[in-house]
Amino acid sequence: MRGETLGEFEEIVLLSILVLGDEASGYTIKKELNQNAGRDISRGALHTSLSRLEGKGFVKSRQGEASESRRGRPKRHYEVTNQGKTALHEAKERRDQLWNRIPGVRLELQYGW
Amino acid sequence: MRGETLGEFEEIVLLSILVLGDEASGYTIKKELNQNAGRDISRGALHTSLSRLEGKGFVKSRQGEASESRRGRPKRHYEVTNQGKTALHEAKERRDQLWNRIPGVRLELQYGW
DNA sequence: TCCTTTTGTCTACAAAATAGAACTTTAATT
DNA sequence: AATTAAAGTTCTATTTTGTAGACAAAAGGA
Repeated sequence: MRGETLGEFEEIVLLSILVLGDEASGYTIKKELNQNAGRDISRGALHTSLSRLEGKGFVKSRQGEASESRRGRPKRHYEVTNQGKTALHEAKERRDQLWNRIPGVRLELQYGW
Repeated sequence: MRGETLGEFEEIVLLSILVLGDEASGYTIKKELNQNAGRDISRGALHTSLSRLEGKGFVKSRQGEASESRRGRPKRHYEVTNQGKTALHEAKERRDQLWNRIPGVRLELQYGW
């Protein structure tokens, strides 16, 4: 493949991280995907995707501070890089262009398909 | 995977077919992808994707009439099914929802990233 | 009938999506 | 100190998607 392109799942992971802002960690991303993107994937699956995104430079992560007075390993925080944001915009742009060029799209939407 | 989801490439193939309307055949789809979606794939790659889409019920095809008094194998015409259109809408809808929930998205777009 | 053009099919492999078990860390509890 | 809970990561393995390139087929023209 090209390795430049954002996969379908990678894209919604990126969007979810942006939605979450500072709150983005493995746990919250998974929850977000589940609740608002209708996607129930395993932790393993999510981390595989996250690693790939990090490898592509679309995401960066840092170890969160320990002890917010709760148990467990400190959260790792994820953030979308500018490169990632650009990739998102491009993907969106390309598709929106196509949508706009579909003949009679408004009409069809109006009456439902 | 789930087999319900549209792949990244599959999605723009579907959109391209809709843009082309009656004109959608292997050749024109490939040209469309190249010119308006910045994607230069081989014929084989395109047809693989088309077959999969057909298998999922998102596309149907029919053999074009022979003899438009031109050489070569007759074109095959492609069409997006209602199921395909629905899948496209859902994919778009999901992403648009996410975009709308990104905090400060308008501001950031305004100033560029 | 053989060549050329145009387009579709087959084979094969790479990348992305995904699950699930095993393992690590850290901190609160007992 | 030992146990347990809460995150989180890693590894192995499989299915789906993305992609190229060689090959086969159909039709008109030489």
